[in-house]
Order: sequence, then structure tokens, then C-alpha cells
Amino acid sequence: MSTTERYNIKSTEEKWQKIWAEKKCFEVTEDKDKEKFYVLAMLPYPSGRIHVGHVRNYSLSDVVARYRKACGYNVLNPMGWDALGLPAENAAMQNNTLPKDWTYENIAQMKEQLLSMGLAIDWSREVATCDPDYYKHEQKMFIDFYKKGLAYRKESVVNWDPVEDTVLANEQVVDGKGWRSGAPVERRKLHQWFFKITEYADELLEGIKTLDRWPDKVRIMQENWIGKSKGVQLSFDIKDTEETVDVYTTRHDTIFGVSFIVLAADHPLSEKLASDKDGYDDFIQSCQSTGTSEEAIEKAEKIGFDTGYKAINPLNPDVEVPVLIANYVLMGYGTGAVMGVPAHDQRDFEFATKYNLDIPPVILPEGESEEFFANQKEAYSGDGTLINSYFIDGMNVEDAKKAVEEKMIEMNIGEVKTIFRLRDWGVSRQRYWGCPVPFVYRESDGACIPVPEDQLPVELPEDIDYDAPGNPLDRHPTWKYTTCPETGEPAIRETDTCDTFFESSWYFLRYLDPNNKTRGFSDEASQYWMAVDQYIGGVEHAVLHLLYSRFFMRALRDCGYAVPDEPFAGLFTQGMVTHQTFADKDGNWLFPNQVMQKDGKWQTIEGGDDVTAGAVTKMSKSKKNVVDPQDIIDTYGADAARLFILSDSPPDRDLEWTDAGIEGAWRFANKLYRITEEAKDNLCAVGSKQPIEFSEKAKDLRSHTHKAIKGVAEDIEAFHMNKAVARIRELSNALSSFEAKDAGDQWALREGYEALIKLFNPMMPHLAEELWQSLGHDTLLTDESWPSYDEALLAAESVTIGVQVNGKVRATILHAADASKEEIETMAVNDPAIQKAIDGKNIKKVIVVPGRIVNLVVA
RNA sequence: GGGCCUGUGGCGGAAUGGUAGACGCUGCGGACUUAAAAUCCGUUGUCCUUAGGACGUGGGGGUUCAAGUCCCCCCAGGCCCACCA
Repeated sequence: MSTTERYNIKSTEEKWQKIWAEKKCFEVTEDKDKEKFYVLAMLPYPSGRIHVGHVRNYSLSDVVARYRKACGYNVLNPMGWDALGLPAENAAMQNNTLPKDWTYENIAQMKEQLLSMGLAIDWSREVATCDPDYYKHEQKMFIDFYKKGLAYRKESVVNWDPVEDTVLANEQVVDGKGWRSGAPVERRKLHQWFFKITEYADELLEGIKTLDRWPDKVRIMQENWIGKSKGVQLSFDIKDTEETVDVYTTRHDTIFGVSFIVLAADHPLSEKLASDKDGYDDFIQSCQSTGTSEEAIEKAEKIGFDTGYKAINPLNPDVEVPVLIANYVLMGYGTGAVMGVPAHDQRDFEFATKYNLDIPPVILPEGESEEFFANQKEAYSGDGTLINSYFIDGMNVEDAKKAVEEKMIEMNIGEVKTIFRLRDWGVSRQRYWGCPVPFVYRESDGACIPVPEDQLPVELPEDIDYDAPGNPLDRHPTWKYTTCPETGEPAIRETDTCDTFFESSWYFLRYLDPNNKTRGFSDEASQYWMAVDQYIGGVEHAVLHLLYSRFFMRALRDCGYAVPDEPFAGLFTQGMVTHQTFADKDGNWLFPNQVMQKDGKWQTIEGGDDVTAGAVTKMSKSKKNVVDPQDIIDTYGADAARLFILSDSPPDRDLEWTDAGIEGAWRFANKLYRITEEAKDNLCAVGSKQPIEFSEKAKDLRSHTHKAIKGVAEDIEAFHMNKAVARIRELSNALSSFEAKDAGDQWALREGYEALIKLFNPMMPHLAEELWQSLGHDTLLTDESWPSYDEALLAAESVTIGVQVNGKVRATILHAADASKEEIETMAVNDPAIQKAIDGKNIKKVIVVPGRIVNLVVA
């Protein structure tokens, strides 16, 4: 084929993008007569260039958007920019620019790239979170939360990232290191703003049950993160003092197995009881120095320090047990003190063994005698019968718990308590490029006063310098000096900015009403569009972003906003995009476009040096195993890039990017163009009226077509895009090998091609639009509806099934679709191959499932 | 340590309990071409010399006329959480 006949990607894709934009094809308004469908892709951070992960994400959301639009929904598919955050500041420091300028330049670049993908996005609703008109509204929400008691300020020990000079949320500390910088986190005491997410712990947990269109793994991760546990809190008196210590346990059945009490190193009582003891300071220091790296946690030796005091078992005052301080008890969970039951808790067991503490058993596993504990090597944490436990002897674990609870309440020494692992969300960040926390502190009395609504937004100053470490807002010469809105006295602005998860917790609401100057969104828009019907993004946000957003809806609701409890009715988490890694002989990473394969061996393109092809891993800049989607789009076109990324792997699994894969997709795009052009004489000869008679093969083709229509829709709805693509390929194979002989054939062929084009439109919209036009239509395919299928045409007139003898397939037979069981059985038994397989033996049983299988049981 | 997920050809992956390997990539053979590219046709799970068989979905048991699919026990890999009392 000459090049002039080949599908011209670039001009065609640009042409249709322009037409879609001019005709505002994807701009939507609240249309009460139409059912809405809100498709949302996680908004990108404007790093400067899109990466393949973005392409995957937005290809998926685009398929959903275009499919739902074709199905008649009023589809909202917006896009915006998660534009606040640290990288802009780092870039500003390095390049001596302003974070704002850097960010907006990146947005412009990335928008151009996204436009070249041909996405069905309503760009009129574009939002950038760094726009004061955006963060103005969240400052209002912050104040609403404050007035409702959902935002508060307290001095607390924080996770301090020494590299980024900022506070990190617990969720942002991974293995004791900052999630982004990787630096070991330090502990500092600061005044911090918090959101009371714990207020909603139970509701957030319960809400998970309603999220039936979320992946199970995300729901489980959220459940674990919230970490509800039921237990009791009870008090131990400390002998010879006025002090008592509260412990929390879920195993109160083992109360008579307590042989010591352990306090966290930073428990207030630890200092009170032991600070005057020799070695205390050293001990505390060694507690704080361990437990940062992953390895340290793995191997962390349990270390303890004896306070010398004794605690009295509240249910058995005759028993006194030592009170120790140990590094394995966490101040942040429960009460920061635990009762040591070494016989039945592995951590306590290790600790007791090391420090020679008693290990009294109180639960006997079923079928064992007390001999079981004679040479105990590890704690027994299973069920069994209570022993050595006074009034609960002989009970099982569950009954014993109940009995202890009752007794405890009766004696007024404890209470049944449910606790959560979840902590309040610390939102303060000591950074410049974030949403300013809208409060001032009056100098005269330090009163914390919200900035009045008519003075919002509190805007970031633009004349900042990065010459010193720390927060540029804090050392700005004028910005923070203001007056108290109530008294007019001198006041200091809060110089903390918000965690950037704040912006992403509600951006999907801003899309609904982006031009609303007075509120972040109107109740009417929210009531029409919310909740998001299909949210799509990476699984790395399974806990943080998704949990914060869920919290936000409830907090907003309680502040009088009209929002649903659950923001995202449907969630899909896509897999990562991976690529093979390459390294030269010195172990330096090489980009894929620096290497080539020759005679089965990898070598550098320049120089032909040996290259080691390594593992296939997530694309990352540090390993250089990245491809630039823009190069791909420029070379092969957006349609081919989109098709490849949708076709090779199930979307929830990892996808390996390969050159062969993208070339295959590109070939298929060209093939679709070519076969349509080649069939055009037949396609354009068709009249508007459906012929009465069809040849057998035309009927067969129509069956193919209608099956494909049904199947592709089902696959798209189930996010099986790879299967949808396979069906489209099958249909195209059937069409391209079809020879039209009469008018009926031509009609069936045209029906097939039109369906084909509509079916691949969600994946390859430019090509689809081009071919639609080339078939003589003067409408936009984008405005066309999804083809419908005829149930009667789905079933072929005859069907080939396997015939088994004793479960092994020995032959296949072709039977009419409406054949009776008896007819099928006769056919099967009389088949020569079956006769041979039966070999004269008796047929004991015959199973006939028409359209499926025949199985003859012989002996 | 806990939780979740995944194991199917050379590769990515298909299979409401019913002909395992759809669809594609790669490879091989052929057509077209002076040649190449592109394209098209055929072929491609393994083994047995073929007709035709045997084997085959990580391993071992079980249920069933029939198991990749359901049940039990192992093994391997991945992800998440993790001294959470």
C-alpha cells in the first residue's frame, strides 16, 4: 500500500479534536430529563509531563465516559490539577522561579498533552487547586469545620521530615521514613491543626459495607486502617502510691494470667515512677533510637526497665505483679499500657522469657493437660478451657470474657470499650505552596480567630524567597502581620498551610459548579451529580485519599452542605504500568530508547555495547524504564496508544509496556481503516431498507455482529476492556473475510461495519469518527447511540458441541439449535469416532446438554 | 506475624462446572516484490514415527457423568499492614 492510502494519524486526530471542541461535544449541564453519569479520574499532579500511568487512567475513564454517553446518559467527565504541593517548591528553589509560575507552565504543557489524547472531557469545568478561587472555598470549609468542632488545634508530638522540613501525617510515614523523602522521621512537639476524623470512625467503618462497587481489597484496607477492636479498659492500682494505671485488652479472659504490667516509654507514669532510677535516661534513649527502619522493627529486641513498683490485679488483690517499661508498647494505641499475659501473647512471652518473669497458663487447649505448658516454646493464643482462674474456671474464652466484663462492671474497676486504630488527621504543614489555614492569633491574648468569610481567600503572597530553610510564610516580612477582625488589635496570621490531601478531598464537588464564586458548589449541582458513579485511579490511594474524601462528605454534611455520605459509589483501581529495565556493563540504568535488540541480544544503539536486560518493574525515573507517552502518541497516534493500553492486560492488573504491543495496536488501527476502505463499494451500495432474505453466511455474519454488540457492552461495564478489544478484533476478522454476493450480504456487511465502528469508538474515537464520516454520515459519531442487538440473532442456527466418552472428548457434532435431546443423543451415538471409542461396551448413562456437551458413560 | 491477591503455551491473557488455550504478540512456512518494508495466506501447548493417540491449567487429595473453575491440605510469587495489646 502506498503511503497516501494509509490512515493519516496526525491530521485526522487533530481534526476531530478540533471539531469536538468547537461543537462542545462533551460539555454538559444539569439536565433533569436525563439520567446522569459522573465519571471521575483521579486528578493529576502537574509535574510537567504526562506519564504512561496517566494514559492508562484516562483511557479507562474515557472508555467509560464515551460508552455511557452513547448509552444515553448525561455524562460528566471533568479534569483538573492537584496543583499545590512540595515539588513546586523544590523546583522553585532549584530554578529560581515561583511555585505558581512553575505550576501553571506545567499545567499548560500537560493540558496540551491530554488534549492530544482526544479525551471526552468537559474542559469548561477545569479546576486548578492552587487557584485562590479554589482554596477560598476550602478555607470556608475549614472554618465551618472549626465552628462545628471538627477542626481543632493542639500541641502534639509530630512526625517531622527533616529533609522536607515539614510535618507528616501518620499515614505519610512509611517504615519510620517520610513517604516521599525517605528520610528517617524525627519527633517534634508543635502546635498543629487536626481534623476530627475519629469522630466518624464508626460511621466510616459502617459505610464501607454500602460500597458494593468498590474492590474488596480497598474495603479491607480501609477497615484495617480504621482498626476497630472491642475490649475492656481496666485499672490496676499501683501499690504504695496514689497512682493507678489503665490498661486496654481484648483478652480480658486471661486476666488471671497477668504476671506483669508494661508501660510505653513515653507513658506519663513511666517518668513519674522511674525517672529517679539509675539507668532510666539511658533506657528511654535506647527506646527512642530503635524502631525507625524496617529492619529494626523486624529484629527489634524487646527491652524493658523495672520501675520497682508493683501493680495489684483488680480481680485478685492478693496478686501483685511488677510494673515495667518496655519499648514494645505504643503510647499511641489504647492507653499506652498493657497487661502482660506471657502464656497467651507472643510478645509478652518473648519479653517474660528474656526477663525471667512468671508465665502462668490460664487457657488449656482442647484435649491437652497442663503438661502442655511444661516446655512451652511460644505463647498459646487460641481457644480452650480456662484454668487457674477462679470464677471463670472451666469456661471457654468467649464466656470467660463475658463473665469478666460483668464482674468488672459490678466492681466498678473497668468498662467495656471499643477503640480504633484511626487517629485524627493532622493537616498542618510548614510549607509555602499550600492552602493557608485561615486563622489569626490576637497578639494581646493569643486568641485563635477565624478569618471572616468576606475576607476570604487568605491568599498566598507572591513575593517570597527561598534563601533560608523552613517555611517562607513564617519569615515573610509583612504577610503574617495583620489585625484581629474582632477588635482591630495587632494579630499574627497562621503560617501553616494545609496538607494537600485537603484539596483532593472535595475537588469532585468543585467540578460541579466551577464558576460559583460564593460557594464551592451549589446544593442543586451536588444533588444532581453526586455521588460519583465511577471513580478510577491507582490503588496507592486506597487508604489516604479515599478515606479523607469519605470523611469530608460527612463533615460537610454536618456543616449543612448537601452532599451524599459516600462520595464514590463505584471505584476501580487500575494496575501499574511496568517495563523491562536495562543496564550497561557498569550497572548504570539505560532508557529503553537507548537500547536495541540484535540477534536476540540487547545492546546500546550508540556504540553497540552489551546491555543487561533486567527485571520488569514499575516504571520509575530512577530506573529509567520509562517511555514518554507523547513520543508514542506522536509516532503511533493517540488511538493506537489507547488501544494498546486497554487491550493487553486486564485493567486491574499490571501492564507491561512493550514495543511489540504498541506496534500491534497500531497495525490493528491501520487494518480497520484499510478493511473499511476496501469494503466501501459494498457498504455504500446499500439502500435504507432491510432486505427480507439473507443468505446463510449473511445470517451468520449478523449473528457475529449482534453477539459482539452484546459482549462488548458487557465487557466494558465489567471493566474487561481487554476482552472487549478481543471481541472487536473477532468481529473485524469476520467482516474482513466476508465476501458480499447480493444485496442482503451488503446490508449485513454494512450493519456489521457500522456496529464495529461504534463498538471501538470508546477506545479509538478519532479513527471511529473518521470511518463513520467516510461511510457517508454527516452526523458526529460522538452524538450517536450505542447499537442495539437483536436477541433472536444471537443464537446461531446450528452449533458445534463436543461429545465425550467417560469425560474425554472423542468427537464433535453439529446440531441444529432447536434439536431435541433425543436427536442430539442419536447423532452422538452414531458418530463413527464415538462408535470406535465406545468399542462395543454398554452405554450406562447419557448426559445431553443441548448447545454444550454430550457425555456417554460406558463400561 | 496478620490480611489480601495471583499461579493456564515461548509471552500477554480467554474460558455461566460442559470441546482448555478465545483474541493478540512472538516464531516458522508461503504469496506479492529485482529486493526490502508494508500487506495477505497457512501454521504455532507438549510428547509419540503417521492415521490416530497419550499427556496437559503450581503440587497432592476429594465432590461430580464432567473440575482451570467447587471443597480440603501443601508449595511458590506479589501487594498491603505490622510489637495495634
